[in-house]
Amino acid sequence: MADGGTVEHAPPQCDAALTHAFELLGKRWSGVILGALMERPAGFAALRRATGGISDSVLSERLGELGAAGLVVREVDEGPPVAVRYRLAPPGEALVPVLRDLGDWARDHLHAAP
Amino acid sequence: MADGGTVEHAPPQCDAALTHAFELLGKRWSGVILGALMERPAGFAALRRATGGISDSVLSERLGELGAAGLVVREVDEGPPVAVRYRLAPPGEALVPVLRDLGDWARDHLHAAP
DNA sequence: AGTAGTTGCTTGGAAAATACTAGCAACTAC
DNA sequence: GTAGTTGCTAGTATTTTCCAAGCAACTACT
Repeated sequence: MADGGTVEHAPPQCDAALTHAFELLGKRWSGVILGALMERPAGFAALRRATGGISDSVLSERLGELGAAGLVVREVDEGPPVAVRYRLAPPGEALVPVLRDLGDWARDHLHAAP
Repeated sequence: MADGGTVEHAPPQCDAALTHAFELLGKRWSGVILGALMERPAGFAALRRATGGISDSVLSERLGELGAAGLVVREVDEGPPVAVRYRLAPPGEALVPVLRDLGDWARDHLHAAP
């Protein structure tokens, strides 16, 4: 090989961009929230139901982070009554094919624990 | 629409398979470990260096979970000295294109926080 | 021989993240 | 008026993760 077969490899590294992706998706519930919004926009309570186990404070925090990262937008209808909808922004939409592939992969390769 | 426009939609749900995927990848460091192993097999210490901030106990736990899920195999060379290598199993290999796409997506759509 | 470093982990306590639960304002429905 | 819902915030409890020490078995050096 190029290194003459004598040089120790540097340790492997996760690609910086992938690491960055997992800084977001590696947090509890982030991916599941995006997965729910992939289906259609939803309000806070609907997202709470969609996740099934998240606390309100963490849901609020995750939505804030996803918003700050540009993946999700928050749309407010002043009503009455006030109605808020969270929707995937274009960068979030761009992630949808990857999430679909991840779901397909999981269907084929992840099996329920015994 | 098919529902006559009068029926409330059920709340959106994340696909069950995708939820299952995030039960694994939504844990701190799991994705980054897989990303490092995508490059090449590695020992425990090399994975510790690859992640840059993980504790030994969590690394051990994550490798155990990834092994139990069938994504990673642990190969031991009794030596001396003992040498252990962690390597992607076929289901982990099958995830590589998805991880590559995720990295590509992050490169294009996730920008450093201000 | 003895010391130092590395690998591949385990362990217990501290810190951070998350869950739990109550609460609030503003609304609708009865 | 009462009860329920939405869309959150806030304080406390619990769980997860980090930190640091430790261990056995090895290699390398003095």
